[in-house]
Amino acid sequence: MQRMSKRSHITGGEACEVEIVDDIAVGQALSEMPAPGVRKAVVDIHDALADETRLRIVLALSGRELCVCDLANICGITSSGVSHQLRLLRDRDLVTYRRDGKRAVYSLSDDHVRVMLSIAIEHAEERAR
Amino acid sequence: MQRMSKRSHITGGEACEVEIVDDIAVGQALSEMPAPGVRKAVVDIHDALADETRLRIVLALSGRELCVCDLANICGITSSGVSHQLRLLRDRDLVTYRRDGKRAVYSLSDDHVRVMLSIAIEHAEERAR
DNA sequence: TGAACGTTTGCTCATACGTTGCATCGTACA
DNA sequence: TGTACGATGCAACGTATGAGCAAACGTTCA
Repeated sequence: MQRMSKRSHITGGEACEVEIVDDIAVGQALSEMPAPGVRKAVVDIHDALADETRLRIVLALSGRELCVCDLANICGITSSGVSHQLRLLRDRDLVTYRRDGKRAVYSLSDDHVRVMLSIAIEHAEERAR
Repeated sequence: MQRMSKRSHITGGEACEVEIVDDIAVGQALSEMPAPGVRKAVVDIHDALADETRLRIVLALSGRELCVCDLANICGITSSGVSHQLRLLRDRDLVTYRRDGKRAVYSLSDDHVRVMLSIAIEHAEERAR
């Protein structure tokens, strides 16, 4: 998961013991930089997918909805474990669920994740060659 | 970053103290699951972007190429720090560089990252509303 | 109403892990 | 040859993280 960096990442471009080479480029980069809140959210999304178990969960949910115990079987861990990971995915708005009797059926929140994953997989396979 | 999970994530669907509800769905999910190697690579990609500093670097490189010291200024850290992070990004094939005299100029390896980021940002902004 | 089931959640614990800084080395330029 | 830039090795620190247990919760069914 993400770790707090001690450095205060101030948004403005303050001096930093190193000379700037390309003022224009640096200026552009800084002005195009998304707001801290957005960056945080983006980090959190990637963080959520940077774990084998959670990746499995999300990949499994890419094609269908599944209940917690089936996800547990797919991932090879206890349902408690799955539930913990699902909460994290829920908190980051990557998955949703509906109740079906005593069962909770999970699915992806929207297509963003699906697309991101397919690009990542494409990248991985392309580089593997 | 990713941490090794003690569990042995065996690919096949072995028994796991929980009953399977939807055999067909579980079977499909397992058969569609990418190979372990690919999953690892995908985890690594997301892991690389799950850090504020590296995200900044990649976002900055989204629009232009930049040398190490300019990146240091943008991120507000030492060039040594940037260099460390750049090595990680290089190892995961997310960035490349060319030499320009005594300077190393970095850029994104391909469009995959750019697209992934824009989707993640879109997702984040959409959910923020 | 009670019991079984499925799921969630709170805790705790040990530890691996990532980030950062410093110092050094290699290379390029002038 | 001396100065800039960047890469890299190494060490240290704090701490985020995943596992596992047990208990709480909500739902269904007898």
